[in-house]
Amino acid sequence: MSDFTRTIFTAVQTAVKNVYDVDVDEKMLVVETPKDPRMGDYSTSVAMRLARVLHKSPMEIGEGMKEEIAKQFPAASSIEVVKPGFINFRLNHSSFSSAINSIIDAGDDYGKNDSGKGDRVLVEWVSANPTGDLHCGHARNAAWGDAICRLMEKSGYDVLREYYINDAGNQIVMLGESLIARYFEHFGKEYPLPENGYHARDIIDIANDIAAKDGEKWLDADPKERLDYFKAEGVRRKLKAIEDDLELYRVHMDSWMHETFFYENNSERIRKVLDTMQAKGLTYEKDGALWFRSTEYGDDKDRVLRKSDGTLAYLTPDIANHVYKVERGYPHLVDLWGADHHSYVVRMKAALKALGYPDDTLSVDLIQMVRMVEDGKEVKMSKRTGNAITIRELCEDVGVDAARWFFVSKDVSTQMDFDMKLARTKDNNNPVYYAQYAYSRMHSILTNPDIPAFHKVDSYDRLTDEKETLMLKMMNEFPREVASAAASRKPNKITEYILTFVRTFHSYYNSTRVNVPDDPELTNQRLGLVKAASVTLKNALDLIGVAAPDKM
RNA sequence: GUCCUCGUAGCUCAGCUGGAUAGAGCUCACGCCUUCUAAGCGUGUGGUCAAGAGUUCGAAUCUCUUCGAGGACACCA
Repeated sequence: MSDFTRTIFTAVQTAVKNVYDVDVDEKMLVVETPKDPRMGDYSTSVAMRLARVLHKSPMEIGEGMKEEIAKQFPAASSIEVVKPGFINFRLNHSSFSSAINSIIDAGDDYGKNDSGKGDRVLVEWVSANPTGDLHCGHARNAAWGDAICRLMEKSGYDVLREYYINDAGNQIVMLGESLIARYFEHFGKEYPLPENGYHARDIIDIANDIAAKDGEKWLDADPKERLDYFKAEGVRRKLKAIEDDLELYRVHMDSWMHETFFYENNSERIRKVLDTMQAKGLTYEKDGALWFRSTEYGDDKDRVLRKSDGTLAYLTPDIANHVYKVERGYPHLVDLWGADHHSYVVRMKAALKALGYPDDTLSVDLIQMVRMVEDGKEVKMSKRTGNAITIRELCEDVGVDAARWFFVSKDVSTQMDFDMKLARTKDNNNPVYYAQYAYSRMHSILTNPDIPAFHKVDSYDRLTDEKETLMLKMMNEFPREVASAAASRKPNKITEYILTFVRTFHSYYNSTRVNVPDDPELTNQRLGLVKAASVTLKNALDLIGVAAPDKM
């Protein structure tokens, strides 16, 4: 048994039923760990919540069912009803230490839970246009989304990681034109660089590369054929670069979905969407364009699906894209978009709703801006100037571990400053190193030749120190912590968890010696604690894609 | 103007969907290495939860108003 909140929940639930004949659910009955450990190991506020229903004082309600709870939960060493109406539970220390063996046995699987119940979820994120390098904003998006996927996988969801490539629109024409201009430039010829084109270094590099490979053959080629070639070549190379950068960043996509895919076979999938919408009376023609009555689904204005020049608005193939996700067997979709796409959320949700999909089909998390800061002043980033800080530069500068930790530790709903200098430091100012150092210390104890090797035992009853108990409690709660972070899609809960856990360990390390030569039994039990702690910490770090180094 | 996301210690942020005396880290001051890694630990200083009102046993958390920051309001993608 490792999940005490669960057993306390059911014990109290049946006690309430038996004594007061009231059914309580997770909303009424919350089991939590008090901030102040003196209050107890666990507590619940259910008596206060029941006060209104039962027309009795919380204290009276609590006292009234105290005995029944004790009957339902014999493992409790004490149950108290206190002040405003909290019911506090205390457990024997041995209850917590019994988890050590199962944590060690579970190994990399520790933390797994089935809260996702096998639900199939398709997460689409990063999805930057293949017209430039990934920069710091994408890095925040990438780290956060990947952590969400890892959390959901650990929680029993069936996750597909997908990247949607906008390779059909005007910006790809710009990419092609920009490459052609640079290609001409390579040979000392004139070709107008479009005003809204891409000016960055990587475009010049690709153009030079094409020139080296193909020679001058495109200078006099058919313009249409030439543009098609440079478009395709540009997208292919930029995507390869993006994929490489993501791998470096420890992000791996299962699926790359091209916007052009929806234009194949004479836009079959898109037409199906448009036909369905038309059949439902959700569209109308005006000024030569085809409109979607999105205002009927909460949007503040209707949206164009097909422009008056006959081409499709960006929205239209993207609706087909989302429909296709569901058709592939993913009833739950998660998208991570930049905050500048916020008006787009209503639009997409309106479209899905109009097509008859349930409200909870699509969840969108918006990623707020990130400012790179050094010595208190902003380091500007811009795709156009070529001075952008790319994800690769960031990884080489501060390291993948620090970059991922920093981005994941702050909620994406708030704008953040990324302190480059702090991320670079290798001391206690930097939380990443603080956490990794704890793992190294654990590993070092466990592999020290002067300390006897650990062997599993039936009971760890000598682990009675306050910090030992605290660590054991936290380890017990880890799977629940993972489930909660996955459900709320907030990986920053995991960095918080890691920091409090690791703080306790560092403190323990300084106050208590694991190796007590005179007392092999105690030494072995403490080694068990450290072993289980290292398993838990490694798995926690892995959830956010940060390495657990043996040595530092 | 309308709509989003926010406003918590000097700084960076938590606050578990309404609970106990609002928490960490950094900074600053003073201590701790003959013993498993001092990339560490311990002690102390610091608050009108932006402001005001409301909802109730109880509000940093929910509602409204005001102020402030950033973003979005295309037949662009």
